[in-house]
Amino acid sequence: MKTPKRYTITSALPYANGPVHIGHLAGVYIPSDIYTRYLRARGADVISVCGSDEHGVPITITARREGVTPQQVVDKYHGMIKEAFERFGIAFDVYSRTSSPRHHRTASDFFRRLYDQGDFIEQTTEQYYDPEAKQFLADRYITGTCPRCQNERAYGDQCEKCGSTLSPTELIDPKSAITGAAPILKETKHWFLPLDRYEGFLREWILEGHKEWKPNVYGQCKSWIDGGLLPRAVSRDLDWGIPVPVEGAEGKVLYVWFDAPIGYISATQELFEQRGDPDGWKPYWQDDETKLVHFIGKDNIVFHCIVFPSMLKAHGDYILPENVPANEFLNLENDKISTSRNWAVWLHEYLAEFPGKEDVLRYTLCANAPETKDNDFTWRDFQARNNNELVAIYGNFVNRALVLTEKYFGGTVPPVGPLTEFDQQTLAELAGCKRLIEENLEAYRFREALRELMNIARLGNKYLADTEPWKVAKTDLDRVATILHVALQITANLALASGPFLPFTAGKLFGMLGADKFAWDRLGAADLLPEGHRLGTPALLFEKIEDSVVEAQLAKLEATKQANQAASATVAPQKETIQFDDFAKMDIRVAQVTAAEKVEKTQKLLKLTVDTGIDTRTIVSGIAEHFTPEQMVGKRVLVLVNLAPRPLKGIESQGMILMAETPDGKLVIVSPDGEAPAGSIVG
RNA sequence: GGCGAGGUAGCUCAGCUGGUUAGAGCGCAUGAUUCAUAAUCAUGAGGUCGCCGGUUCAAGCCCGGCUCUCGCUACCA
Repeated sequence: MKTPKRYTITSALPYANGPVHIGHLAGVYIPSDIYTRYLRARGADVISVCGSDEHGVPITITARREGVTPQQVVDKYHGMIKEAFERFGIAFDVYSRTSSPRHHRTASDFFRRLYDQGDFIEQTTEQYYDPEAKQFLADRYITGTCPRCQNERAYGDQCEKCGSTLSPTELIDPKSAITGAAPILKETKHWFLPLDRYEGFLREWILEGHKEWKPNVYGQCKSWIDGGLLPRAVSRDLDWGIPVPVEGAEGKVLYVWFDAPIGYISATQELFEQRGDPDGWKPYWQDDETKLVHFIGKDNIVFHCIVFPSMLKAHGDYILPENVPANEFLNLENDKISTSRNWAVWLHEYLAEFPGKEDVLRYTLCANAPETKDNDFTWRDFQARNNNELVAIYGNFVNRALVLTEKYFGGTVPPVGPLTEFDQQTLAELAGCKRLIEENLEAYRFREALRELMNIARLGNKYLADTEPWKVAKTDLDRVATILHVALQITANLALASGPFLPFTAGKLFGMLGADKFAWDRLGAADLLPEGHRLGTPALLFEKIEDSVVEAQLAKLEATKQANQAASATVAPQKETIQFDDFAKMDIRVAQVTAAEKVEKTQKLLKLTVDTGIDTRTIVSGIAEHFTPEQMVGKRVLVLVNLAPRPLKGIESQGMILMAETPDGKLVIVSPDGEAPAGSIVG
């Protein structure tokens, strides 16, 4: 694309089912904010849109658990998230939400347009229905016994105990999570977006047309497209969401991933309604000369590169994203960030505990952003980057330049005299920083761009060290004037270049320089501050972070870890009472493993040959991650021998080896302690 | 198991279509310096570029195999 007329920047809609943490910031919002601020500084026509994603099943589950309405859940988190972004200076033009009437209308119209054009496939299937609650049950709303591990609290989509992916009809003894009633199978109609029809379009648009996308994004897309795309359901039986705008679709809502990306569009509409220009949003979404960029995390690639573009293409009026610079994930102290395990640095907590240090976190997260692979955030690294880079290099240079000027020239920009060769060299290098920062930003290389910003401060420190104005002052004050004049120009450039990255610091620094903002185009100029200009009051931009602060944060995480361990160490409650007869039905025998081998093309399965005393039989067991075949051969084990045979990967498994599972998921073989020949009955 | 991404100095990362002694920042060591929040500046140590094999006059970069990490997926009594 040649120079775009305008830009539409979107940032992934955070899911309003919890607060936001540093992973969100590092992966999506810091990059999008830097990019947006940079474009604005250049005077580009740009809008940055975002909002809360407020539909979907998990929110209804949270609401039920907390005894409140879904609306109350999203109101709470929408407020928290919005405030956290504002306080970190994430400068969206609009931060909307998908529960708004505006969005409901837009998403509904979008669906209806595709429906009228015949872009959907209608399909009727049988699904579980709760006759008492009079509603269809989402997979998550059905519990029952896992057919694989007999866990009695498996969900319709997954058993959290054994990790199996399930379908609700597989559950033994299914129950509605709402009323506890036994659900019945009932016919229901759903609409599917036939992604397979867009395969050719996607192949040409991405695989041919966007080879410049980041390798992780391009590779994922290629993987999906080559793997063959399937029709995807875009409606759900649920009472929380946007009603499907079709006759006979009572009780059905749009699938959250259908409505969420449309939220970008409705947020833009809301923005222009506020501006009193209701049609003003259109060029930002429908004009070929608009550059649309989606900032997301890697978990969103398929929706932003495959599903949403197919929707936009089907609709027909919309432009497609020019790029989707997805980041990888950020870990915290060597462990995955997890909301449910409370393993995170929450933004609202950081803001409370580190007031005035928004830019420190912005800096740290940008410098260590997971641009090409997952990265780790550690508090030690946070401290080191603050103390060794922001304080020592950036803050110190600014302080030196200002203090020296105060001392020798009373805080006024001194006149510039003849420039030495070294002065000229330094200014030439300063002039070069503009191109370097711009090139990196436009290629979405934010870490590298930030490094170039710091190089301005490094250049300043080196300049002062080499020219030694404090020594020259004893003999030649005119020369000192020139030196500090140059040093102050470097400082002013540092302030200007900092704007997109460290907005709070840039603001403070402009105040200390007694200057208003400069146009971005002037970056690199040697005459930002004129001779005689009166500077403002110097102050420290950053302060050291002591060890004790870091230790307190580490202790907090350690406490979380221990709380989690305590929780997972809780022994599972006793199952419901059974009769002796129930137990007596089970035929458990002592057996000996005589052979063992890994099942081909699986990760967890071992094929075991066991002597049960009765016979020699084959049992397939999902223990390959815990035991090698060599370890198993010769082991005496307990086997449930009259379990119905079940084929696994084409091998009939004739029984089940009993294992004890520890709270942290390790398997331990249960074995007779003493002489007991194969075939001995356990009971 | 399949697919995708990644494995380069202690840490975080660059290395363009293969071509001189593999680079940067932070950390570390030594020296200089004192205007500055003991900050700065210079110099240096430190890498068999995950492992094995191949193509080539030449490979971190290309090809084959293996291995480890992350994600998706399959599969887990």
